[in-house]
This record gives sequence, structure tokens and C-alpha cells, in this order.
Amino acid sequence: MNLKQLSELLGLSQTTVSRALNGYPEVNEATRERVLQAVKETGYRPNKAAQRLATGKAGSIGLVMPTAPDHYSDVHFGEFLTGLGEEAVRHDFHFVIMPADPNDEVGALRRLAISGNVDALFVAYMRGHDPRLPMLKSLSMPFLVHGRSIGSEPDYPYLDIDNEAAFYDAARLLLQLGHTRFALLNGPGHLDFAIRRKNGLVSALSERGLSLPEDCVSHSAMTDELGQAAMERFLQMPECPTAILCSSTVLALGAIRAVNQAGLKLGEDISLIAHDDVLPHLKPENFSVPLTTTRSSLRAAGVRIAQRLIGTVKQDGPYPEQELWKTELIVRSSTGPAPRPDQNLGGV
Amino acid sequence: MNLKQLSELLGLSQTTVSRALNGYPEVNEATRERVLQAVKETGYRPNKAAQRLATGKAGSIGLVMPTAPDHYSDVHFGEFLTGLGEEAVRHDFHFVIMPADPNDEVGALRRLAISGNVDALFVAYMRGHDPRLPMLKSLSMPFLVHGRSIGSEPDYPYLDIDNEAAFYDAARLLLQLGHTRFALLNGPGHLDFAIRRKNGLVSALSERGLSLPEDCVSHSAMTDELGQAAMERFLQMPECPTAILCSSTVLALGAIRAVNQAGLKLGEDISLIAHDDVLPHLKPENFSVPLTTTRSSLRAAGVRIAQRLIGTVKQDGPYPEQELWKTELIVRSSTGPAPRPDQNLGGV
DNA sequence: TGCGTTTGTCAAAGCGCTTTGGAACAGGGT
DNA sequence: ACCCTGTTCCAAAGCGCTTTGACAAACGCA
Repeated sequence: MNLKQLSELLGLSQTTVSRALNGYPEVNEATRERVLQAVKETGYRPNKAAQRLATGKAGSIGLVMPTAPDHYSDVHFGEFLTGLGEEAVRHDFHFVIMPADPNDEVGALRRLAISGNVDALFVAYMRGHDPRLPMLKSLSMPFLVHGRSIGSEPDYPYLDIDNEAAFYDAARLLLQLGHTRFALLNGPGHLDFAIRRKNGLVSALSERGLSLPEDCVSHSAMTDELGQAAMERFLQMPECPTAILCSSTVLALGAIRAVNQAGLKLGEDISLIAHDDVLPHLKPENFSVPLTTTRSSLRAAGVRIAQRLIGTVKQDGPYPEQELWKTELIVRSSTGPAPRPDQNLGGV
Repeated sequence: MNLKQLSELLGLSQTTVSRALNGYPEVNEATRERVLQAVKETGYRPNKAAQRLATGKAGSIGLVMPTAPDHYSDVHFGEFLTGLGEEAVRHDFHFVIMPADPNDEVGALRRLAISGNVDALFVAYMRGHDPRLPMLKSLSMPFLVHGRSIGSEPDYPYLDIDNEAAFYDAARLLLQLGHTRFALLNGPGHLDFAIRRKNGLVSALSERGLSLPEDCVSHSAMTDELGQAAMERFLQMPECPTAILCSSTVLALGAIRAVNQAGLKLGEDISLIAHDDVLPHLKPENFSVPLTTTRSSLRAAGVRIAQRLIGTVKQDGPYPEQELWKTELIVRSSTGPAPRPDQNLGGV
């Protein structure tokens, strides 16, 4: 069944049917109803290839999927994709992925762009001075990045959360509670969000004349196991930190296991604030000691990014070029006043 | 630059240029050279949408990407995707993914098929009686599955490895070495490969009149952490198993950590055989005690599947409908004779 | 010389949509 | 009666490719 057949069936012209289907105003509501009804009955679906040829829009957004273990083993990315997908389905858009060797992302991105299969590009996992940025700018194709790239001119469209403020605020809370010895359980050190979170923490500390020793910073992929390992190292330090900032609830999961195994009490001996991406299977309120968190939904970010990207392609913007979402600092029980200095923690 | 312009530039007809480009025989070699040269100079690229409309082929294969933590956190899937991608790039094919809620895979698959954006479908992570199979068969679209679905009529095109034989052979080797107490570190219990591997082990054991106690079987996602946890449980059993079969080198990584921490020697106190998917970052020969493995490259499977799928779409088959790859049993140092029965292992 | 066969090329007809530029018709005002 | 303004619809022209059917030119062979 194609447009021609359908229009003949209805005794209308292709033009009218097409317009009825695409919501143009110059068609009688009664006619439109009749068309819609016929579509339902016949199961007519417009041919995508023809639509694409006629409009010049593929109805798709491209992304390169790095196949390094670090990346795809990342629960966070899946959650984000879910959001993207939800919104895309709503608009009948689809995703084209290009699996790529992690040290040829730029090439993969270019191939994807010139392949002619996509209308817009999306990139994530931004790093400092990210080499993909100049490449994206040189392309004449809309794109949107999730996150930012520290060290690059911020003249590109992005959606990011205010990582620096998040960790700055979290640190301030802990400082107010009297903590002075901090540690940071961060994501991979080359990623932009990790850099900014660290900066946020450092600047809150320096306002109080404190600093963050390098051995109190752990950079790793965000799995609970690595969180546990890092926390174990922190706990073995002679001057064990009492305030922990954690880049993910997944890392926190492991870290807390380490705390428990050391016989320490979360929220008493150790205060911990984690960034919460709102992963559906890992709710901070369900931890045995509910977690104080900085919250921002990764899935919502995915939805919003899809929205903007699709909007750009359909030209029904204008969308703000750059969005910086604030996070919410939600206090639960994993934070408490710093233990009195004479209390012994180290020797467990 | 489009075909028309290019052909005018060359003083040829569109027909001839098109044929020259697509390797048709009825065009003079000299002419073809001239065309190819012009393409290089002008940077002409055929419009995908037009090609697609004219040929009816989208040049793409679709896959649904389940967004459950179990799935995308799986290193193995990434490795497989890499293989798929390698081959697809070679043929200028692309992937369309549909992120999907894990309990709506069937719906997602259908939506993908009728979207008109793909020529063929691919599915993986087969389970027993997999509900996607009847759905795929009802579609009139080529598809290929990686793995099989036990309990379903095997009348669909698949590529699988002989999981049963692999673990049967591995078990036989260990039996010959005198082992009698076995344990199985398996993948998620609902997945077909896990079922078959268990079957392979069980049938080797039953030939010797042995059985596999249920508490000697662990089913979990294949991460090293879970491997370690499971192995720790095995080691605490009163009659600790001496022969371990392991569904992935990733699980083995964790399991071996547990063995070491228990002060046991791999290849002496405990023999272990792991299935090796040939993950580039985890080579069994580089383990401190090199691993005895059943080997079959996941990436190669990806390449082959892409090959077959693309071939089917381009109709240059026929490819075998069903392929069952044998695995290789490669003996290294993690296997050895069973410790003498009077030796004490349990009390560590 | 004439006749059948390749060989190399072309004009034109799709593929199934969207969109432009009218046209037909109705109703309202003069 | 006329013109004017909307409303509702249509015929036809693309979009940029592939593919069909035909046609000269060149060739071998009698």
C-alpha cells in the first residue's frame, strides 16, 4: 500500500492525503478524519526512503559507540541511552550507531557524518580539550554534546549538569559539619565531569584553607568493585579521611561495603555524599543507611538531548544552545558531624 | 554534486556513470577509470536516500539494545559489536539500534522491523523458548540470531558455538585428570548458552556416574566481582570442589583472586577451565597462571554474522542457514591432576 | 558484401514521497 | 450581477538514484 493507492481508495489526491497525514492546516477536519481512518484500516505506512528523499531528512541521529571496556561496561551510559530512546521513539526517530575503536572516535564520527545516514550527531564522554569538538564544528551538521570539554572554547551546543557546583555544595555541607579530611572517589580522570567535580571540591576546601592531598583522590571506572578497592585504600591511610565525595552511587555501593567491613559506621565515623544519576536499580534512599546525594537524572538528560536534537532537525527550535542543569543536594543519613578528633579511626 | 552533474562533467550519461560506479560489466575499463578519477576529484558521494528509494535497500541492519543493567554492562557484548561493526563498515552498512526496556524486547523488535529503517534484524542473548523467535519468523524480514534457543524448533538461521561440546570436553579433561568434585561458574541462568554449558558438564559427569550438586552451580552476570564472590562460596563448602568450569575469563579473573586469597594454588589445589571469548584486554596466556580454556572468538562471530546478514540483504548468498562453531580446548597451566584425596583443602 | 553478435552508451521510466502553484467553489459585501 | 477572500483540493514537478529497452558502432564470419 502506497500513497497513490491510498489516495485512489479515498478518491482524494496524493497531495491532500499527504497533507492530512502531516498535519497541514489546509485540509478539512472531516477529510483528515477520513484519511486517518483509512490509514488505520489499511495499515498504510509511508515509505521512509521516499520521505527521506523528498524531505532531505533521514529522521535519525547518529552516535559513535566506543567499544573500549571502560565505556560500554558503563551502567550510566545505558541509562542515558534509555532516555534518548524514549524520546526518539515518540518522534519516530531512530539511532544509527557506529561501533568504533576508542582511539579512532574522530574518524568514526566523520565517517558517520558523511555516510549520509544521519541528520545530527550526538557525543558524550567529553574529555578536556576534546579532539572531537573541532571536527564536529567543521562538519555542517547539527550536533549536541552531553557534558562539556574543559579547555575548549565553550561555543558549541551542550547540555551538562553543574558538576562543579554540585561537588562544591556537597563539600560545603561536609565542611559545615566539621569535616576537614576529605577524599574523592571519582570517575576516570580524563573525563570532563570528573575534572570539574574535583575542582568543585578543591575550591570549597581552599576557601577554608584546606587542600586535597593527591592520595585522597581515586580515579577509576565507576563500578562498585573499584569503589570498594579505592575506599579500602583510603581507610588504611594513617590520617583516614572522614568525608567522602563519590561520583556515583555505584562507586558508593562498593565504598560502603568497605566501610562496613572495616567495622565503621556510615554517617558517624564516615560521612559520604554520592552523585546520584537516578539509576532505577540503585536508589540512594534504599541503602541500609540512606545516602546523601547530589541528584540529577541521567535519563532525563537523555530525553532532553533527544528533544533538542530532534527539534533542531525538524527546525522547530529555537532551543537554548547551552543548558547547565543544577543538581539537588538531598540530605539523608550518610552524612553527619565529623567525629571528634580524639576518636580513633585508623587502627581498625 | 549529484549524479547528473557528474555525468555532465564527464560527458557521459547518468546510466554509464552509475554502472561504472556499481561495478557493472558493460562499461569500458577506460571509461570506468575516468569516472573513478572524477569521483575522487569532485568528492562525489551518491545520495543514500535516493539509492535506497531506487533499490529498496536501506543498507542497514537493526538490533535492539536492551537497557537492563545485566546486558549493557556486559563486556562481551561490546566485543561482539566491534566485530559486527568492522564488517559493516567494510560494506558501507550501518546499524540502527532501538534501545528497549528489557521486558518489551518483542515490541521493540516489531517496531524496528516495521519502521522501514532496516533491511534485516539481528538478535542475541537468546533464552530458552525465546519469545522473539516466533515474532521474527512472522516478520517477512531476514534475520539472524547469535546463539540458539533451547526448547524452540531449530528452524531459524543462527550462528552459535557448540557450548555443550565445549564444556563436555573440558569436563572430560578434568575427569581424566582424576577430578571428581566439580563446580560451575556460569552466566545468567536463563540464557541459552548457560543452559547448554551446564548440560555439557552434566552429561560428561553422568557418564562417569557423577552428578553436579545444585550448590556447586553459580549463575550470575559475568563480572569478575561476581566470579570472586561465587568462588568464595565454593571454597567454603565442606567438600570443596577441585575442578571449576567457568563461562568467561572475566568470571575466572575474580574466581582466581578468590583462590589466591584462600592461599590455594591454581593448577594444583584447584583446576580451572574457562571459556575464552578472546577479549583483547584479557588474554588467558597472560594470567599469572596461564589459563586452560575453551576458545572461540566473539569478535569473529560478530564479523561472520555481519557478513551473512549483509550477504542476505545483497542477495549474494546463499549462506549456510545454521552454523555451529566448534571451540578449541587449549591446555595451559590452570589444570592439573586432582589433588590426592587425603590432602586437606577445606580448612583454609 | 551482408548478417548476426558483442560492446559501450544513452534516453527515459520508475521508486514513493513532498511541495509548489494554481483552480474550483462557497460565501459575503457592494 | 460583480469582485474578493477563504477554504479545500488537485496536477505536476521535483528529490537523486537504478534499471529497462534500444541503439549505434565495431567486430567476426561466411
